[in-house]
Amino acid sequence: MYALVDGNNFYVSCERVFRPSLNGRPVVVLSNNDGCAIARSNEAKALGIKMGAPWFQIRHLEEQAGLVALSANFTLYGDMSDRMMSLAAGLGPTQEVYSIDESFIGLHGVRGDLVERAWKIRARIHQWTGIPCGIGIGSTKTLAKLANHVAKTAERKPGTYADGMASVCDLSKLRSDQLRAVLSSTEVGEVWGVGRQISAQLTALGVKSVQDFIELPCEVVRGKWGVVLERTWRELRGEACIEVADMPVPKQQIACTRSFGRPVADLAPLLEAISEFTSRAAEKLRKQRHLAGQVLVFARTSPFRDGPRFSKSVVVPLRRPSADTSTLTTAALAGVRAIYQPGFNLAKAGVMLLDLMPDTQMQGELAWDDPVTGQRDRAKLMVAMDQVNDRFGKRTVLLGSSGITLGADTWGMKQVRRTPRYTTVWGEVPTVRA
DNA sequence: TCTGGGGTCCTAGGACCC
DNA sequence: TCTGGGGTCCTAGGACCC
Repeated sequence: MYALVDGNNFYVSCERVFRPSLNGRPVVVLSNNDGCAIARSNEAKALGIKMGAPWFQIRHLEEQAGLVALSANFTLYGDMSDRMMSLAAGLGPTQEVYSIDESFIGLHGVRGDLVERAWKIRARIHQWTGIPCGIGIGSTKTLAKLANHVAKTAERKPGTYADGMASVCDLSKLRSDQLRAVLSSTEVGEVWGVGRQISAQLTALGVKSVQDFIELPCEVVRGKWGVVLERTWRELRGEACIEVADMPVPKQQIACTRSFGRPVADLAPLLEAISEFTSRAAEKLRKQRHLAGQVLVFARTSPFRDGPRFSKSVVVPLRRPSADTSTLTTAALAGVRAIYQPGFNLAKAGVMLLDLMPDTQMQGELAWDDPVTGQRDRAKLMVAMDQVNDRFGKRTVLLGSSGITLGADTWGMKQVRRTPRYTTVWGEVPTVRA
């Protein structure tokens, strides 16, 4: 048996914890550069605002409907997420943190009434963090995910499903006719693993509901869409195919990419941006205790704008795997110089670290010009740099090539509506007035 | 006239997730 | 004027091996 615990409208809920005046109002949280809506309160959803809606297309709702838009405050959301996850972990013996606002809980061996237990955990998360969440329970991960969807829909649109499924929903508790009713009134596109393409293809075949889908013959699913969808199909029928990944799996690639606050045409700001992105990526790499074998750099113009198009990337292999910021940056900057062409308004660029391997597997090498002691000193330098930056804040120590202004007047991010980092920066901790 | 069988590795592209 | 960022897995096809 599995559970999925999922924060409701997570980013918006995080903001509301510290600004209760936002309760009951339509609120959206915007992506980087205040580009588009990436989280919406129920009231914002009710206004018809779609996930990913560009801000300039919905900003008239600010005046017309009292919509509040906030810049993304990922520092806050990450910290709130940690708190929520550690409480959700109390639901069962294993936990897989699946995304910033969701975790799967393995319930094997848990005794007593699961639904009651889930309600308690939900209440505790709400009381201790202020985040409302939905909990879905099912005999497979896919069914738990579906149960979670039912729990949230039942809460938001009463009357969609039979009573008693709002907020906490255990599909395994239903009689077969009740389950059939739920699956028949849920669109197949809501299923975890069925995206836009497959959902359109299924609908074209007359397969609209989850119930329709699980009634398809296995060979048809396998033949037309492959093993991935077959797994989903089996899971929906109660056959567990996907386990809870209790241990976090190391990443196979690490990326840091950004859209620019304004178009970038010159090489200098581009170099600065890439240097900064590489530093960020290298920090993640060291946190994972891995080395990278290759660095990929890309830059491109906006796909939404007219004018000359540009999109290029290059993979720069390293002479030996490294997690050293300056080694990785040197490679990345060489890559940028190789692909850069003047005359384009670049909208976005990024760095990806590829060919990752544990730093314990580093192969020794004869290197007359680069003695092993030098390597060790560099590693110590990186440890020291990470410790200083952890303690005193990002970019306390940085590479000169990243620049000291964060590209404020060139490539830097636009974020005019960001709330304070209430829980992680002393100077921004909220003050309580009597 | 006739042209094997079985592998591996890599890459690009497409689908999905939040 | 203005459209996010970070990942995963699978498949097909080509190069190459014996």
